[in-house]
Amino acid sequence: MDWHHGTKPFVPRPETLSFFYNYDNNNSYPGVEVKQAALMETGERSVPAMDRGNKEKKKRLTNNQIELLERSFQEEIKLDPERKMKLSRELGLQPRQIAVWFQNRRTRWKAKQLEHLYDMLKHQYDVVSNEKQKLQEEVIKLKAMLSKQQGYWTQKFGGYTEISGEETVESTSEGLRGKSNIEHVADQGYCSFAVEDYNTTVSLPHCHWPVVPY
DNA sequence: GAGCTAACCTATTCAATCG
DNA sequence: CGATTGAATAGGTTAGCTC
Repeated sequence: MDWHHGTKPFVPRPETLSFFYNYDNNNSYPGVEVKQAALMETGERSVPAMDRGNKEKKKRLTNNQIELLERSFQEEIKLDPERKMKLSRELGLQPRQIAVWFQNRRTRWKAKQLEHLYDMLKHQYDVVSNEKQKLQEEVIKLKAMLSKQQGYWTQKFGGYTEISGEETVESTSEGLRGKSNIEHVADQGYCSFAVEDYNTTVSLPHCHWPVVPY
């Protein structure tokens, strides 16, 4: 999935930002309530501190921290470096923790959006499905009426009738045009949707219904 | 165009918390 | 105590920059 589509293009800062991704073992953020899962450089590769001898415990963020992060997330779903540093200072968390929180939050947000989208589409499907069911029942009724009428004309004029089935249906149920179109559309139409922007709430899927000639 | 880098993603792990 | 939640990690992708 292309999450960059429709969003502002990513513009990296000219200076290195690698420090965002490396925890400070010297604890340059005093008062930090969450233990840092420091990446400790070994001979081969970075190994998370928690996987090593000095069992760092994961700690949850405080309510205040989450509240501020949440407010910031509501303002803007993506995190620019300046905001990351500002939040880092305000909350006493490592910039990396801010980035991780935003990443996880976006994941949760996306899951929720998909859930809502599923509910909406299911609802729409149910509506169209019911409509189709009603129309099918009406078609059966009309067909019964038609054969009854045809029987009458056959009896009266001896086997020939000018009234075609189509004409009878058309003239018998004026309001049906629209409805039968719905049935038609239900078979041939399609909907498309796109999560265009992180900051836009997902609207109803945009439906491209085929134009049905009258 | 290749290589580097930073930011982002999904999938996963695992400690903390809940029922 | 098993299920759920969420902080953190791993590894992959994308896009801008430099040479």
